[in-house]
Amino acid sequence: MTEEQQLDRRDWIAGLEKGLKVIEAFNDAHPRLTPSTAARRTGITRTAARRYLLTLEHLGYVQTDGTHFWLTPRILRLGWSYFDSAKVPRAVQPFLQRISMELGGSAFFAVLDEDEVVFVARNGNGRVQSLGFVLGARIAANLASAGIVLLACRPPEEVGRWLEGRKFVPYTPHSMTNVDDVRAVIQAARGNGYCILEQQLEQGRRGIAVPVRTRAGEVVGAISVSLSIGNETTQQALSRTLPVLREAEHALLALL
Amino acid sequence: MTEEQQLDRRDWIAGLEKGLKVIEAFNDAHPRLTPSTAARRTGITRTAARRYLLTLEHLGYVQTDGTHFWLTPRILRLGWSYFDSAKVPRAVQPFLQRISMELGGSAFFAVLDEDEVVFVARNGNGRVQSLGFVLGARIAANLASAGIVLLACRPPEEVGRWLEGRKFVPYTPHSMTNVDDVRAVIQAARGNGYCILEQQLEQGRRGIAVPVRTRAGEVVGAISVSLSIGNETTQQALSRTLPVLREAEHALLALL
DNA sequence: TTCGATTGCGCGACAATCGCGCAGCGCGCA
DNA sequence: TGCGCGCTGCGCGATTGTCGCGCAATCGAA
Repeated sequence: MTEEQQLDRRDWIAGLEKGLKVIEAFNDAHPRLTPSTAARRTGITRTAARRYLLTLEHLGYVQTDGTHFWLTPRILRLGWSYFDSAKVPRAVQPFLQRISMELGGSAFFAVLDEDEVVFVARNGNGRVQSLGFVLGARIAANLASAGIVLLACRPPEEVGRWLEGRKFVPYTPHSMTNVDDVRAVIQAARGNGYCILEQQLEQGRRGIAVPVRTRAGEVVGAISVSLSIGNETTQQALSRTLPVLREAEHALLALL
Repeated sequence: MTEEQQLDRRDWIAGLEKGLKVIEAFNDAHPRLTPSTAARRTGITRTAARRYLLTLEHLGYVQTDGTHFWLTPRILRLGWSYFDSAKVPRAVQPFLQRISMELGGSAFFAVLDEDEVVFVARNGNGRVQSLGFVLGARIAANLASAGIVLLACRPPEEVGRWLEGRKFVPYTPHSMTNVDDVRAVIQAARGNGYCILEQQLEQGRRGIAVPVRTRAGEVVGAISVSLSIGNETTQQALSRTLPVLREAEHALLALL
C-alpha cells in the first residue's frame, strides 16, 4: 500500500525473502508442494526452490516423503512469536471477555495489514464457529466492521487510493460489491467513530466495531463484536452495544 | 530429538535459518529488539542481525522506529499457511464441536513437535479462557493428556531417551516432577489407548485424550477434552467421556 | 515402448553476504 | 561538567554461499 523507499541494496537478504515466499506458497489449494510447483508459485528457480525446501525440512518446518513437501506445526512457532510479543492483543483480552459476556456474542480485536483485516484476539462462546474463526484469520477489510472502522482511521486520500479499481468478492447475497457503497460506509464510520455492518460476511449476523487508540491518538486496532441479528433492529442493536464498546474503548485509552 | 543426517552443505540456505531465528527471537520477555539484542539472542553478528531486521521490515513482517524493531501481524500469514494447508485439523473440527457440546468442556486437537505438544484445533465454550488458549499454543508434552497419549504412541525406546535427564517444571502443586511418574503415566496410556491427567496444567481441571490414526495406522494427532473436575470422580468422568472420544476416534479413522 | 515432464545432482561463476573497523551519538556516573 | 561505555549506521574488501545451467535417471500416461 505505502511505497517504501526503494531498497538499501546491501542490507537486503534475498534468501530470507525467498524462504518466506516458499512458506507462504503453501495454502488450501496447495497443501503439498514439489520443488517444481513451489518454484512456479514463488517465481524462483526450481533448483533454488528445492534448496529452500530442503533447508526448511532440515530446520523442521516442513516434512517430505522425498518428492512432496508439506508444512509442520513447527511453523506455528513463528506466529507464536507475534502473540507472545504483541502486548496490545493481550491487554484487550479481558475487555473482550467482558464484552462478549455482556452482549452475548463473539468479541474480537483486529488490526489492519495492507488490505486485509487480521483478527489477533478474540473471546466468545462461539456456538456457530463451525468454520473455526481462528486467531490470525484475515479477510478483505471491507467485509468486517473492524476493517471498515480501521480504514476510516486512515488518511482519506490513502483510502481513496485503496478503493481505486478494487474488486469486491461477495461472501453473502448482501455483500457490498460497489465501490461507492464501501466508500459511503467508510465515510459514515469516520463521522460516527463506529461502524456497523450487516450480513456482509455471514448471513444473519451483524458486526459493530470501534477503534482503539493510545493516549497519543495512534490507532492500534479495533474492537468488534459479532451478533446474531435475530429480530433486533439495527437501532436496538446499536443502542445496546455501543455504550459497552465505548466503555472498553475509553478504559483502554487509559492504559495504552 | 531425532538426529537427522548431517547436512548437504550445498543445499543449505544459511540466510533462511538466520532469518527465522531472528523472528523467533521475539517473545514475551523481548517484544522489541534492537540489532544488538537480536544478535545476542540469535548468535549471529550484530551487522548481520541488522540486515535481517531491515529485510524483514521491508517485507512488512516487522516495524521499526529506527532503533527498535517489533513484529507485525503479517507474521501470522506464515502460521496461516499451515492452517490453510493442513487438512487434518480442519477434518477434526466438526468432531471437536460435537465433543465439546456433548461433554461440556473444551475439545482440542493436538500434535507433537519435538518435546512440546501443539494445539492446532479447538472448539469449546471457553468460559475460563481468560489467558486465551490460542491456536498454535504449545507446552511441554508431559503437562497435557494429549501430549502423554502422543508420547505413548512413539517407539518406547525413543520415549525412554526423551525422558532421560528431563527437567519438569510444575504448573500446579499437582504437576508431576518425577521422571518415573511421567514414565508410568505414559505406559498406562500405551496400554489403555487413552490418557487422563488431573490438575497438571491448571487447578481444578482434568484432561482426557485419545490418539487419532489413519487407516494405515499412522498417528496424526490426538483429540483431548478439558473438563472442570467439580465433584465428579475420575471413574465417573472416564465412563462419561471415553465413549464419546472413542466414537470420534473411530469416525475419524474412516475418513483419514 | 515412447514421449513429456519430472526428479537429483555436479559444476563453474558470479554476486550476495559476511564481519571488521570507523565515527557519531546518547546516557549514566563520577 | 566531562569522561567513558555501549550503542548506532555505514563503508569496504574478501570469501563463501548461492545461483542456474545442463546432464542423466526416473516416473506415469498414452
